[in-house]
Amino acid sequence: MAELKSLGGEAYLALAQSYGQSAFAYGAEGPRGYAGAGGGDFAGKAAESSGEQSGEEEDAFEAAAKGGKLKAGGLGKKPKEQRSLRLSINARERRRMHDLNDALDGLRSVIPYAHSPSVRKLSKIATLLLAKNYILMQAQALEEMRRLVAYLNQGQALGAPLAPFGQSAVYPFAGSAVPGCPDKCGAFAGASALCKHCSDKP
DNA sequence: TAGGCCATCTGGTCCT
DNA sequence: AGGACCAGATGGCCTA
Repeated sequence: MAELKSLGGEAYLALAQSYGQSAFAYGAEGPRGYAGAGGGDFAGKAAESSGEQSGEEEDAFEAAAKGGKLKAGGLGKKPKEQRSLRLSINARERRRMHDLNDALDGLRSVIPYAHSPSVRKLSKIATLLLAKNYILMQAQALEEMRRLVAYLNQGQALGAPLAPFGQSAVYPFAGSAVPGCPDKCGAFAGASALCKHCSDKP
């Protein structure tokens, strides 16, 4: 896992290959659930316990109550109310985690690595680290391209530039960080809309 | 069998 | 008060 933390395109490529045969072999990820180890099982379990209260969940509640994890009479509620409150909190948390996993699946689907049933699905941490490296690699490639285009435009010396390449309107990477934003969100296109600091500003 | 990864439950904290 | 977020604990499944 340590290798995932390294930066740069080469590192990314090596990594992507270690997770699949080809770094850029896109493929259709199966529907929901896990292609590899233990996958179907988790998905099945989730489906089983999501929504309504499962027997399993009730047992867990009983056990917790017995084990003293649930303070008897906490918040001054009747056990029955307390119980339904706990169950609704559990359901919310489950839903939240499912949403998080959906988002991770979405991220996996756009990371170039071999998506195939025969290849084990990226773990959560691997997905995040790989995505980070991929973004850095793309930014680097873009910067290189920009330099190349600028060079080519210079070569045209007396003629009018052919394209507005290299200008900030086209290249939002050109140090356009939003002033005062601790996240430096402006470094990436469209990030400020998602940036907590910037979107919070009136 | 140990280690990795995961889902779920739970209590605490913060925010609205 | 209720919801969102977080981290710790627990237990199951899979792989080396």
